[in-house]
Amino acid sequence: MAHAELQLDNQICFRLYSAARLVTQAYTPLLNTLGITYPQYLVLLVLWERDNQPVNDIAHRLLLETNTVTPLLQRMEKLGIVSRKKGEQDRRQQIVSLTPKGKKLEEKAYALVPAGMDEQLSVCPLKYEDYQHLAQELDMLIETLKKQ
Amino acid sequence: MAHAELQLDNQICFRLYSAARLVTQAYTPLLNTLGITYPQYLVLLVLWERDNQPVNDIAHRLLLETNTVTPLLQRMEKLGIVSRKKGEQDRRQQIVSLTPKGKKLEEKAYALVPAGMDEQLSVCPLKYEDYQHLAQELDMLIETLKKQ
DNA sequence: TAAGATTATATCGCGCGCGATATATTGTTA
DNA sequence: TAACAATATATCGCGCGCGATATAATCTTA
Repeated sequence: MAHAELQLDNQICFRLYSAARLVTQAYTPLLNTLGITYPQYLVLLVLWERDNQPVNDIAHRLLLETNTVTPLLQRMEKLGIVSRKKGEQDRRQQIVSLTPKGKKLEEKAYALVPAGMDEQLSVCPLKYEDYQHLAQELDMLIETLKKQ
Repeated sequence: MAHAELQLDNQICFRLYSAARLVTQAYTPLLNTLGITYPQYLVLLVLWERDNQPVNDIAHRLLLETNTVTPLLQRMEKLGIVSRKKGEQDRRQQIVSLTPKGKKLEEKAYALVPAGMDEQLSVCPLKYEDYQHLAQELDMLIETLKKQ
């Protein structure tokens, strides 16, 4: 028997890694009907809450580096769902805005995504309180490990 | 105010995505001293528990596709920590084995990784029971969403 | 046993994530 | 104000993940 600390079944990290991938996979067919990927969906969630944000604010909100977000936004610009223009007060910034197509996607997403996920998770034994509790625990982990 | 179902702060998926990335980032400096990546570490956890496994078994254990695992193993073979040879009873299989270097990494990992993670998580308010609970909830999500 | 189905692995293409580095703009300070 | 530091974004390289496809070996069944 090997070291218990090195057993896969004892690793919270492996559970997080697997659960995150499987949840992303569950979103994928729903987001495919919208023509976007999961990280692109996260960017849209940020922009639907507040339009016209610089790259830095979007990256900070998603706990991502700008060298991840910049190419992501470039692909979204090619898809016609966001536009980028230089900041007027600070010419270093790129202000990211929703196009009409990007705004329309919110209603489509609202109609499809939450219901589609609920359906896939309908057989999951976790109840509302369990998800609340899970969210709190994950928030503590995230707060502990995130930079600044 | 936008749809509550589409607010980033209400998404369990975003918490999972962020927590998984941040935990992987916490492992990275520790694994760098071993010369491996996080997914390579997961493969080693599987092989330290049982040596000489076909690609399929490793992929199944990690809930990954073989088209992810095969290139991962090829890189690990180049690093000299695993070797691959055709299965004798089934010539389609590739049996993956630890090299002496791969076996020695277990003791190094045992000495460095759990303690290094404990230290980084020492300021986290989650207690032993919380991690147990978190693990159970993640297992339910994983069981619900994984294939077969 | 020959033909088709199934299985195990590999290859290809693309979108992330992220470390390292570059460039342009702004802020600071002597 | 000139020089230097700090900041915002972009570019490059590489290792995943994964859908799609290819190839070889094994299994099944007529």
